Amino acid sequence: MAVTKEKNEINYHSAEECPITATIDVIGGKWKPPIIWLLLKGPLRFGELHKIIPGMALKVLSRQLKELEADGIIIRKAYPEVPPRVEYRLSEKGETLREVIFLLSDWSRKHIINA
Amino acid sequence: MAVTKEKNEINYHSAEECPITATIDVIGGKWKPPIIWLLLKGPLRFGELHKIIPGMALKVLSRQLKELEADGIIIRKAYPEVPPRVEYRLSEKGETLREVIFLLSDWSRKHIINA
DNA sequence: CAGTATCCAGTTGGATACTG
DNA sequence: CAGTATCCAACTGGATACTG
Repeated sequence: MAVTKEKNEINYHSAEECPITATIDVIGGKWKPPIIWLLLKGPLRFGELHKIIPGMALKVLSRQLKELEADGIIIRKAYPEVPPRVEYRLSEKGETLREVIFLLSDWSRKHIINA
Repeated sequence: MAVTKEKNEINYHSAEECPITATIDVIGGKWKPPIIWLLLKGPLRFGELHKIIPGMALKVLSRQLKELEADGIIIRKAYPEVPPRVEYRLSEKGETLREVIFLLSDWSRKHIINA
């Protein structure tokens, strides 16, 4: 990411350098907001997430979780049991998204009329 | 987002619990953050936007502007002149995104470390 | 239980030429 | 100047079957 000199100053010329886009890339996967929202309430297992968000294909959940993990937002903990148990929770970095998530949610409630 | 497809009506476990996606749909097009960011500073003409964000194809700029307009974020004003002059500016609703945009930008600066 | 593998469809983004 | 038209590539997301 290109270094930004002054806060709130227009100093990028491509989407790749845009810090806003960078954040959206982290939280903007189709199912990432619901996943993060749910994990803000507490850790969940893979199957629980799948059950709570029924429209989401297994493969998609799997990849979104991998991406969130790669971005340092969530932490995957596998318990050496049979049958296996895997728990996902927010990292400290992920917790810092709480403010962001809440503001996005709030803006929607205030300004998006339908739904 | 200016949605013309019904497929975006996704049955989250509870749509009201997850309005985050709705906001991201509005601001999350690839070039929308830079466009909104620029317009937060003041109105710009089509060609100015195109010049300032050189990597963006004309067709893409055109569609992103249409979508932002359809979502009530920006206002398009065409002056009846030859050659034509068209100016884009944020609506009042668009101005309310300032806080959101700044927070997203701020989070990126604080938590996305990679170069 | 917690995922992969496979294969497929829809949407988005892109380069370039053209028009009112 | 301010866009469209055309055609195309890439990516994301999806349904289902299968595995450790």
